[in-house]
Amino acid sequence: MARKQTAPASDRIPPPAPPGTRERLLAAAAAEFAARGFAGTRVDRIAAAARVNKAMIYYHFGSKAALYQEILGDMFQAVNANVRRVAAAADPPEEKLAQFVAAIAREAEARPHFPQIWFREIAEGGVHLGEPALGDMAGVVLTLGTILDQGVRSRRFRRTDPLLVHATIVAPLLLFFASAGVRRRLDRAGLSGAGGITRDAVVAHVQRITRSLVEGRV
Amino acid sequence: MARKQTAPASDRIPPPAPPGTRERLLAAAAAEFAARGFAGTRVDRIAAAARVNKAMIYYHFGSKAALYQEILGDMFQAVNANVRRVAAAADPPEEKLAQFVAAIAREAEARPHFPQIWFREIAEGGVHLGEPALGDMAGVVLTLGTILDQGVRSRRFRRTDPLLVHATIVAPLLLFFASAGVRRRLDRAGLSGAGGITRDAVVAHVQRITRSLVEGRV
DNA sequence: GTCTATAAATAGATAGAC
DNA sequence: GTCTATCTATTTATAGAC
Repeated sequence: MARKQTAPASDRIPPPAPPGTRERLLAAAAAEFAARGFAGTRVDRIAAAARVNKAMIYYHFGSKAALYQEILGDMFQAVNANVRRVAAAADPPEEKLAQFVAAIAREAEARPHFPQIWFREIAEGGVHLGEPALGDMAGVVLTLGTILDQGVRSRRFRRTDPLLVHATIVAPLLLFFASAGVRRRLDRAGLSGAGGITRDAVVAHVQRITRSLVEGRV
Repeated sequence: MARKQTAPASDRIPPPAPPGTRERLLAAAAAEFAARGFAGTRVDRIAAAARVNKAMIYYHFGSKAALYQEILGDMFQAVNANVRRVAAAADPPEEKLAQFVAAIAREAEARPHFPQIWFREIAEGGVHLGEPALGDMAGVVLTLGTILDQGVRSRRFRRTDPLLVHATIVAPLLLFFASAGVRRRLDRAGLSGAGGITRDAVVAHVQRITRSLVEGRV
């Protein structure tokens, strides 16, 4: 949990690009946790994938659980920070909404293991989510709420439930990014074309349904 | 994998309602697999929850993996069969589409652990999914495709990608049903009202966006 | 900071009596 | 069909040398 100091307290300059054992472990661990889940992940596999000695995990993070927490926290914090930036911009609400969708997609791609981990945490009831991560998750919905409010106040949007809009945006996007593996297998199982959907088509699709959802009387 | 015979071959009458060790195991296992995933599930916990001796799992199913397969297969087969029934009805396509949404929701409630397990399998890349389960998953999309086709042919729907429509329907629904635990925790983390959404509101919402998606020019 | 060797706990699975 | 006792492999984690 506690972040180890790599430089003496007297040195304010960030560590001069070390081999990055810690970073390599974080990246390898995210991939393993995403593909196999917390329980299914083996510490030895993380170490092997990072080409780092297993003991380093305990040196840097203390435990498998603490390592997982670190990854979870970073991910949800990044998403929250990104959508916050979108909402803070000086754009009309329609544009912010489209940017909100794009931000989720961008974050899912920047951290390719986020969608899977997110799905798993949902299934698990969020038992690994700490107070900060939970706050970040709530923050994303809250931020979407402010965008919707802006639209309602300026009489461009009808009043909608932020949680429903959130689900309409986030669930299909995450499903798309998390399901690359399954879609590839479905392609071979008789659903030709399942592997052929593009990221842009999905983002555009979600942007369209979102817009019609908040604008139309539907 | 192989289903055990509980009556001699000469007897065609189904077993006279035994205590149901097998059924108890299936129910307890579904709950455990949903909450903890395949790797996180402990065989001992399944046995304890079912109030059955652990050795019975191996007697009835052979292995933890085979037990999981059985549950997976049943779930996807049931969903597939249900949406097939919807598509085969003599309703107009608009009605079939609404019924398709309702069928997914109904199945998610009838087997309360289906949504979580489904999310986990997505995250896992479908590595536990056998040929039949994969076929059932593909079948659901294919069936949705026939409904959409019917609408297009009768000039009531515009042409849409079945996989996109499928994601728009299934992802928010499963998210809702799978996230009860997380929403309860979000409620306390500052997102008041997260726990208060009703099943009916979500189903109605998905039905509305689906309809506007296939009808409108959007 | 990094490594090897190993402790300590726990898991899935089976043997064999009843 | 059901149970107890146990085997074997695996897993997280640590001790201690370098």
